[in-house]
This record gives sequence, C-alpha cells and structure tokens, in this order.
Amino acid sequence: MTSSTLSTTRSAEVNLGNALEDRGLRRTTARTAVTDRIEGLSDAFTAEQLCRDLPGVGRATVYRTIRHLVDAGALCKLPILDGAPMYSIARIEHHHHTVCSRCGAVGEFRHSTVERVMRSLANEIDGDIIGHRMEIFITCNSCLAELAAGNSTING
Amino acid sequence: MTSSTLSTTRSAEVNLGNALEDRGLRRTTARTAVTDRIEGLSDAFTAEQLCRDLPGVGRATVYRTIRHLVDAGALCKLPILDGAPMYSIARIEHHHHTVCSRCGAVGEFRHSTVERVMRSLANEIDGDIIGHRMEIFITCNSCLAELAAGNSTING
DNA sequence: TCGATATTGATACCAAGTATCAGTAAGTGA
DNA sequence: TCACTTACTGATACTTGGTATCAATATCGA
Repeated sequence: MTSSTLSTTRSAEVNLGNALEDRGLRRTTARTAVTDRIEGLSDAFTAEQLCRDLPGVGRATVYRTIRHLVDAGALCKLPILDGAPMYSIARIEHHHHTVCSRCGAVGEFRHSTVERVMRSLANEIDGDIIGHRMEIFITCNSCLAELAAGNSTING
Repeated sequence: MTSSTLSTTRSAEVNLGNALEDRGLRRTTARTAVTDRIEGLSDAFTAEQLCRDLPGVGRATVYRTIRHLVDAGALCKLPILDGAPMYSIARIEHHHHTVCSRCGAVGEFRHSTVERVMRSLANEIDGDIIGHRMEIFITCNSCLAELAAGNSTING
C-alpha cells in the first residue's frame, strides 16, 4: 500500500441512518437496529447473516432496508460466484473490491490506472460504455499468516 | 475494434462434448443434447433457459452438465447483479466480458493493458493476488440502433 | 392529541439450484 | 452377444435467497 494512486482510506463519517433519511424514509427502531448493526461490522456481510444477527427484526424488513441502502448508494452489492451476494459499506465513492477467496473478507480500493484503462477501452468496445466492475481475488495477509503458521506446525 | 491488443476472435473449434470426455465423463444422449444446444446458441444463456429449450432433458441433468462444463473451463459463469448467473462458451482462454445492460448480450474481450494493470497492482494490494474479474457494462450497437430508430419514429 | 400514512413482520410464495434414489444406459470382459 | 458393473438420468422433494401481501402498528406533522 505505497502508491498515492491506491486508496483504501476509511472515512469515519459513514452514517447509514442519515442516508435513509436523505431519501425521505422514516427513522424507525427496526431500521436503526439494521443500520447500527451494519456500521458495527468491520467486514462485508450477507443479508441472511444480518437476519441471524437481528432476530428481533423481521426478515422482510432487513431485506427492504438493505435494498434502500443500496439504492441510496450507501451500500454496495457484490455478486459472488456461488451463493448469496455480499454487501459492504461504500466508503469510497467509485471503487473496486478485493475478495479473499479463503475467508471471504472484502476490501475496497481505488486505482487511477483502472480508470485510465477504461477510457482507453472506450474506443475499442462495440457500443457505449456505461459502467464497469472489477474484483481482485486474493489470499489476504491474515490468511497467509494462518497458512504459514499451519504449515510450520505441521511440517516442522 | 481496431487495436491489436483487443481481441474478440472466435474459434470454431469449441467442442463441449470433447471437454466432457477429456474429464472421463461418458458421452450420453442427454449430455450431447445439452452441449449441442449450447454450441448452437450465439449468446450467453441461463440454466433455466436451457431447461426450457430442452424439455426432454431433466433439470437436474442440465444443471449437472453445466457444472461439469464450468469445472472443465469450457464455460464461464457470469454472476449477474440481479437474477440467475449467465453462462458463455469460453472461446478465449483468459478474457473479460462486456454485458449490454439493455438486452443482456454478453461479449468476450481481452486487452493487454488490463493484464498490465493487474501486474502493477500486485505490489500495492495487501495479500497475494490469485485472480481477477472484470465486466464492462455497455449499451450494445444493436440496442443503440434500436434506440435511435425508436427516437426518430417517436420524436421526428 | 389526532389522523394520515409509512412501516412492520408473519406468512405465503417464487425462483434457482441441489440431494436423493430407483430405474436405465453405457462400457467392458468373457 | 450376453452379463455385469458402474455411471448416468430424471422425477421429486428439499434448501436457500429473496419478494409480495396485508392486517396491525409506529411515526410524525398539524
């Protein structure tokens, strides 16, 4: 994480409740429970995980609140190859994701070169480009550490 | 489509039946029906679409055959933001996809700059990069033509 | 406080995909 | 060609992820 073009800066000012109010939605106890829980999570999550974490809030309400937050641009929905999509708080406006293929941890990053490539592709793609999505699959540092520890225990 | 770095070359030699046999799977009438149908499609497709097209083949068999083909690397599975994943024949070994957000048409492309960006990101991402995925959302040329025709009829 | 209305959550439902398993087809050796 | 083993099939039931419905309830401005 050395280049100035790469940013994973986290803003502490994310307030999902405000994002809902800004869209004219009421601040209810159920919605507050959902947004508080999401803000308390450090990683990406699935809708079902949130339902399990909040047994006092109905499934329909959890799904509805997530949808509102995605519509508001406060959450990003990340389609996963197998299984339910994951959601993460959109802390950086336009960004891409790293997904650890071992533990599923999702990170955000932004790299100016990716945007430059998109501009250069614009001349070469048949049709009008209206957006793009990029995911980088990694083995994250903590998994690498675990793997190394595991190997040293087993093998020597 | 002018640059030599961008390739959408289609090889006519794709044979999904062989891909299955190479994995030690039997060449059965049901599997042949599925692979023939897929080879006859010009565009990406969903599993359910294939089930509808092949009423004589069981749903389970269609899903199983698709899974085998994906495992064999002969099909690529494309997670879509909402709805069922789409599948397309993997004609180019490593490639990315363009997805028309109006008609859903999926194209393949390969661009050397994308790979260069990946190599430059390797130094800057926390963890080991093991792969990546990129989709470009477009309005394809035929949709643009349709839209233009529709506008000229309605507005002028 | 009142009343209009947005919201909730239990429930039923739908779509996509998988597990099960008895019956069948395919390959193989005699 | 036959018999036999084993892979494969497909009907079915099930699971998972998510949405629609709707009566009851909470919210918030007047």
